[in-house]
Formats: sequence, C-alpha cells, structure tokens
Amino acid sequence: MPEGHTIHRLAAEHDALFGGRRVRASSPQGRFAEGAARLDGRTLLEASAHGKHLLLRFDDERLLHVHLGIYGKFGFGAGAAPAPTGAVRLRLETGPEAAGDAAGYADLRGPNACELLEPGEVKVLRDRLGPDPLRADADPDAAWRRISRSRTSVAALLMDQAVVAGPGNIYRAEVLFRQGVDPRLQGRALPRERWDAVWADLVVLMAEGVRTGRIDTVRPEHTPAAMGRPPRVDDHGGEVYVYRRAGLPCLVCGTEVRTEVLAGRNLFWCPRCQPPAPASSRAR
DNA sequence: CTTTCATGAGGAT
DNA sequence: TCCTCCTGAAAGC
Repeated sequence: MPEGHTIHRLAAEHDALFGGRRVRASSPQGRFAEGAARLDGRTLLEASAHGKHLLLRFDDERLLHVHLGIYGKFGFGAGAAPAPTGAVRLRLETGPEAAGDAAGYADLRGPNACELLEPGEVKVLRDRLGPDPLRADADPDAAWRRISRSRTSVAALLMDQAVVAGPGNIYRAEVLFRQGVDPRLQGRALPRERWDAVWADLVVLMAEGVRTGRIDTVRPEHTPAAMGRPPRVDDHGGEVYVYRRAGLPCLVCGTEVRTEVLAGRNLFWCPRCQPPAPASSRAR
C-alpha cells in the first residue's frame, strides 16, 4: 500500500473528512490510549505529508505523526463507526455535530509509528528527509548533491528517504526502468541529465499515483489494451514494467525481467533496457 | 492449519 | 548483514 502517493492521499482524505472539525479519538486496541485521550475533542487544523510521513496538526501543541511502515493501513468509512474489528490502533471519528453525510471515521491498523510529537521533534524528523517529489517545496538539487558524491547504487539511494522522500520499492524499480538506468550504477556515476530525468519522471508518476490511488507506470503503448495482453491482477492494482515481474518477458524488449535482493528488498530490472554499467562504476 | 511474504525502517552486530 | 516490529493475504501442506 504505502508509498508516498498513498500518504499524500491520506492527508487529503483527513482534511476532507476532519479538517476544521472536532474529532473523537480512541484506541480500541489500547496501544495508543494516552495519545488518543489527549486528541479526543481537538480540532484538526491541518493534514500534511512529507514522504511517507503523515502529520496531523490539531489545536494542540503536539502533532500526530503516523508512519504506516510496510503493513500499516487506514480504513475510512462514512456514517457512524461500527464496532472495531481487529487491532485498531487509532480511531478518529467526526463528532456528533457532523450529522448525516458529513459523518465518518478513520481506523488505523498496524502502523510503524503513531505518536504525538513536539514541534521540535517534527523539525528533526523533517530535517532528515530528502526532497519529496510530491511537495511544491522540494529541492531536487539537495538529492543530487548526495547522489553525485555516493558510491552506493542508485537503487539503494532511491530507497533512502534521507536522499529522496516518498518513493518506495515500486517507484524505485519503475523509474529506473523507464529512464534506462542500471540499478547497480553508483550514484556518482549517474549523469546529471539522467538524474534530472529520473526526478522529473518521479514527479509525474507520483502525481498520477495521488490522482488515481494506484501505481501505473506503463506508457500508453504498453498498456494491456494497446498490447492485447491481460491486465495485471495484483494487490497494488497498477500496470508496471518490472516490479514483481521476475522471469516474465520485458514489455518493451522481451528479455526476462531479473530480480535480486538488494539491501533486504526485492529489486527488479530489465538487463537489456537498463544496460549494465561497467564494473568500475557499479556498486559492489 | 501453518508458513511465507509484502508498497518500511530503526537498531544491533 | 541480520533482527525486530506491526497486520493480513496468499500460498503451502
């Protein structure tokens, strides 16, 4: 579920449902009972996202910080909230003044982080995040400064939230495919214009992800309809070139898509469309 | 029924 | 490089 586009959507959903309203907060699971008690009855002033971090500012000194990790999930519903099923860490509900259509709730399960932060702690958090392709204030040069000095592979650099905040394993694989970059290439061997193209592509792809709620990365000529192939059936729902397509023919050249575990995550790429960099410019 | 795996990340070794 | 945390769906038996 959660790469940066998901979090930006969540911020918008929270704004739409709770923005400017008093909320009721609870922790049916009990593990965020204290925090929920503090939030209960507060008004949501602003919901924002930076990379994969969701920040909700209430009329309170502290902000709610949520990070979904790999499993975390928000479930939204309209009307009155039903009895919670499973481990709901945090439930936000509209207050009784939001009747009928305006009533709704959000259930959070399995987050990596669900905590209240002081403004100073929020600053520390944001200061260690790289530019987010979905934010207007993003400075891609900040990412380039790190990439261009690094011997680490571009595949690992793109997953490092201190370098770029937001992309995850799918966007990482897909943007490198689309830009024809060998994932094992060292950051410092990546030409500036390739980086510019990667960044520009992330901006477009992730904005599309925010719009649709899916990760679709195939160009018009490679859609199922255009190629006369069956659509992908997968839990992230989108059409992609290489992600989780190991052993299948590349949609562009037919070469078998390769996979390898890199830094604990599955990496996918096409060895022909992403020609191998010379050993001297490849990360070990 | 049990095991494995996943769109993540921090900390120990 | 491994371990840990959190949940749920799919795969294996």
